[in-house]
Amino acid sequence: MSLRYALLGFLSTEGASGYVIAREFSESMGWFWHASHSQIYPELRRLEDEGMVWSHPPDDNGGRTKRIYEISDQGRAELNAWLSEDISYPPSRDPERTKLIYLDAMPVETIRRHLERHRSHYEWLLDVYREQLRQVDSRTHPRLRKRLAARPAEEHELVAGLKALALQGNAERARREIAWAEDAMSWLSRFDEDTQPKPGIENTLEGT
Amino acid sequence: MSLRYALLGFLSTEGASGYVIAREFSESMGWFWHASHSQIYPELRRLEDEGMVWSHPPDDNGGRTKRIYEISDQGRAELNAWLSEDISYPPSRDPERTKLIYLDAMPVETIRRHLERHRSHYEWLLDVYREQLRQVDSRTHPRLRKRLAARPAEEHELVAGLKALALQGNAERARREIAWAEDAMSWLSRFDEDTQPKPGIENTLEGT
DNA sequence: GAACCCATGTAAGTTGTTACATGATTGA
DNA sequence: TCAATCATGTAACAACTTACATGGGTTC
Repeated sequence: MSLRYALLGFLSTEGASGYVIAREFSESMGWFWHASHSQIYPELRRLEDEGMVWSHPPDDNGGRTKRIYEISDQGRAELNAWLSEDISYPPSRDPERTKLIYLDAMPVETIRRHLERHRSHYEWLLDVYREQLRQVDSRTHPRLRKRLAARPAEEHELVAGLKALALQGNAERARREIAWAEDAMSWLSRFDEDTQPKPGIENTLEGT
Repeated sequence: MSLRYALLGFLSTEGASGYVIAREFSESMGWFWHASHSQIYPELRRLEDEGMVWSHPPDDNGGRTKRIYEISDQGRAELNAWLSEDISYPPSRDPERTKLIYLDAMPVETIRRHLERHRSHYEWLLDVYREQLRQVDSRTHPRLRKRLAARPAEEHELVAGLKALALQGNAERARREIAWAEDAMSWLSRFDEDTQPKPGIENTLEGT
């Protein structure tokens, strides 16, 4: 039930075609909610049937297929109702951690490979979030600019601040995962065959 | 396609009934992969059809309905194949962050309520992880004990260490989220109506 | 004998993925 | 004119949720 709200939220900034939404929702990690076009197009039509959005051909030309969706008053009310509700935290389903705990039967090299990949995945993610954050801080972020344009100047700090907050949270998550993977790899090195086990060294990762 | 591997991994420690697995997979956050019994029972039967597991009635009594599933050699091979594969990071779908960025049109009190809930959710989660970690460190964690029992003593440090690592990662994530929510709330206080805006104070959350 | 946990199942519906399919527009 | 991108759609399937359904065993 979150896709519809992600769509209404997106459209609350500015009207857009399904294609544009799909593009942003697919730039995998640049956004907070991923969805593919095959999910978006039907959902937009459902929202239109329910009166939450309405659509029109684009101004510029008589494009045959393209449709721009705009949020309606009813859609805004629906969005606000959702925003007021407490969110329900989805149950955790973590393929990385799940795999890690069963890796204990595999060679140390395999475990290290997974940790390396973990680190590089989050390094890439961190770059994405940092770039987005830079664009938010410098007010060059395209969708943020559009959102600010529709709001009075005294609200700009709040609007941009919340967006920055969300991105900072994600960036910090990514940094944590990188640090975690690095700690894990350094701990793992005591199990290398070519290295002597060093019985005097405490396991720095134990304890709370 | 991860449920089957979560099941094979679980059974690689010790045989278990669908009920027991369902119970552990539902203790929402104590585990790394959530699933409900209505998903688990059919999947176990599918795994049995494919020869990945086999089942028998429990030793103790002639319990009519209960069945214990055990992993087969083929199941272990399948699990190991999955463990060797690189994991594919699922696209992010984050209802908390999604909601946050659209909360900019709501009263500051509503935003704060969400952040408070965010903090208390992760505080609860942190408690869960800390307790699990305590049980792992003291080797009283029931399922870890069973896993260690089937392995030679020289592997115990690795087996327990990986489990601890996974839990530490989750605990650190939870701590980050708590700290993030607290920073966010203190930043948010500058938008309180009853408080004077303090133009001299820099926004500590801005910048990379 | 009522309440509660053990134990397993099915059915209907929603959500999300992957693949197939089509056609217009733009720029090299 | 070829390739890339714009633009929208459907179909089949896989994954997951919620609700309904049943019955045995234990304990108060």
